[in-house]
Amino acid sequence: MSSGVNLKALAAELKLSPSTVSRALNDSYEISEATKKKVVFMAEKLNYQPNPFARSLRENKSKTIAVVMPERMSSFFAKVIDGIEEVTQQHGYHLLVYSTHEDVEREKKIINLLMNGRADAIVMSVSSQTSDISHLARLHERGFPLIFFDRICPDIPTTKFITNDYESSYEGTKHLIQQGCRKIAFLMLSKELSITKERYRGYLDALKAAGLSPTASLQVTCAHDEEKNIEAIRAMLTSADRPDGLFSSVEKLALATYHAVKRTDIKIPEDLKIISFFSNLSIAGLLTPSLTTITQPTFEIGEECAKLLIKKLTKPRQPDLPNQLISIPSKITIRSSTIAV
Amino acid sequence: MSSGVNLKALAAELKLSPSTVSRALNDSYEISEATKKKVVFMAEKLNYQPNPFARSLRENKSKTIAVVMPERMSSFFAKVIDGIEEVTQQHGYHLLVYSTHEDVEREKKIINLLMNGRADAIVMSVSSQTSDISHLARLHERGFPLIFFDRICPDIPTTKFITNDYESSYEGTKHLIQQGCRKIAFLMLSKELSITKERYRGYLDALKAAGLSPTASLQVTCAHDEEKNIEAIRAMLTSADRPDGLFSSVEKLALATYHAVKRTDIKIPEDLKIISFFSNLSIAGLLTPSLTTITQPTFEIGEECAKLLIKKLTKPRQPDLPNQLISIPSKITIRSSTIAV
DNA sequence: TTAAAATACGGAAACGTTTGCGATATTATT
DNA sequence: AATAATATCGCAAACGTTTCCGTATTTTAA
Repeated sequence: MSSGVNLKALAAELKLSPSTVSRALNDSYEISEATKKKVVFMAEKLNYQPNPFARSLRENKSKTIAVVMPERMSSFFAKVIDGIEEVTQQHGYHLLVYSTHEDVEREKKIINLLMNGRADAIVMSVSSQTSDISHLARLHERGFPLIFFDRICPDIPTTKFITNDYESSYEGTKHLIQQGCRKIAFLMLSKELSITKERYRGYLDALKAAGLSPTASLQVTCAHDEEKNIEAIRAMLTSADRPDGLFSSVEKLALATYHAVKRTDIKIPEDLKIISFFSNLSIAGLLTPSLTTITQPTFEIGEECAKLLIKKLTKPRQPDLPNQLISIPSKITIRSSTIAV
Repeated sequence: MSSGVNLKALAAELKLSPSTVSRALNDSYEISEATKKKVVFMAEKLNYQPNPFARSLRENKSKTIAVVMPERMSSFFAKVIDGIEEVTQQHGYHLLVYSTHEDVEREKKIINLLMNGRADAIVMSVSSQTSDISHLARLHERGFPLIFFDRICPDIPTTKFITNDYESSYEGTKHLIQQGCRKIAFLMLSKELSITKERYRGYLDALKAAGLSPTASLQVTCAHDEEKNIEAIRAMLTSADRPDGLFSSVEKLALATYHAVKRTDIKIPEDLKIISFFSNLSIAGLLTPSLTTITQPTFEIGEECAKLLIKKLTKPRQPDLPNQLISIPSKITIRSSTIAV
């Protein structure tokens, strides 16, 4: 397979030993410049490609990083991976990408599969079903490099990259209130999720600061089935004490809300003002009316995850990933969906 | 690293030889049922995880498939990968995912990296810049399993999965004509792309069948810069002989068109009717007005690619991937953007 | 001039599997 | 009862690297 020529064949062609050729290609100080030239030249000529598995086996590292995320059809996760790829690729790393489809059982299977060392590190965002984190804790306890982003596990002492969920939610909710909203709904995926908790807390504190109190029936927990979500939101929007504002903690639920609104006679922003965490800027401006968004620093989150991992993996005696929470701020972009009329 | 326990340690614990343990775990007929039980039990107990690189080195296969595509932020490619993952995961395969970012130089680098056998096969969709296909031809000539989908290379004799680009474009254009359009614009990414050629051909033939002829200034070739695309489209839409219909050959250009239209006083569908190849159904219904789409069988394309590859990779003496073009039909969904008024 | 040090390279082990082959013990065949 | 066949297992090689160690040659130091 591959190109057919291996180190031994290359060495034979050069009338050198495999060890010398290996050292020459790895630019060892033990090899003279003259032979280095010859070896590199011949390697080029014969198109020698080192076998990655032999190397991984010997060096006990794979030059591979695994990315585990809840879904692929999301501009947020797509952009984060773009960011990760941008820096890892420059260092010769490859990306194994897995989607859990918000299913904790799949997540566990994937994590268990990755325990055999196929990847040198994992950067992940947990599924919305994940409450038992024993599989992740076990991984971390074994010293496996693990980084979280966005949907983190607070109890696992490693590095996590998030956006300023609390502050952005506080500001976003405050913005709704300033635009005249008094009954503000809150849409979330799962109450277990770190982002839900933080964003909910920001929302609640902003309400409290304005002397408002939340209405239980306006707090909607959604699931994975889009149609069900739309119906649940529609029911809430048309209930007895319908909201005049809505805070969506994730992008997909903002889209579901627009779908729900289309099934009613509710007018945005006249009857209902909407703000949402949202990464797909192109779409945000195209919705009718255009959507006021809290834009996460997606690409940068990916880049920072990767930079830290690369540092950890490439320097020789690097300490474990520190237990820290790194926050990169989001930016609120006000569009038509929250303009007071 | 990993779990620490390897085959030798497991064998020692069982007072057996590594070869016996290996055979037991691989369910060899040479091992008695009794010892198989014992071995499997102990492997479970010690949480033995076989080293994937030792195995790959020995067996000369990696249980890994590489997916190479032009961009990640696309519902089309995201869904295709979901389809691929769905079937490959069931067979224990892992997915290396690469984005070329529509850059042929990056594509070449990735392909060259993949020639060392890190992946057992490649399933890919070429970048819009790709005209010189020597890197792909070389790969295929070496017997490396290679499958194309969507944006294919017709000259490389392997299996390609596409949708019925010509027929769908013909029907889509015909639909515009039936709705009263007489001057229909065509938006494309690059004339080199297989999908562009086929879809353009369908568009032209539909025009001809209706006795219409294309207008050169209405054929817009777009690039990677979204803002430039929007401006180019806006200029075309507001030019002297502005179109009354528009056929977009890819999703992102339909979105760019909606952006462009927002900068004019053009009304959809009154002044301009729009149809587009489009995979993000949720968004299609949310645009204003909702967009008439040609929906590709994304998930199925991914599944079919993977099924064929799995067959090729798992059966022992399998022939090369046949040189065939497999087409899975798209579906046209008529929405408001093409409704005659 | 001689010992010590530096330079440049080769031999062989090691990483953790799988598997061809041989060895032994058990069972079946004639 | 003697032989052949079968069942069950161990030894060792092999996959393609990297690297520890040894060695021969040259250079430097005293």
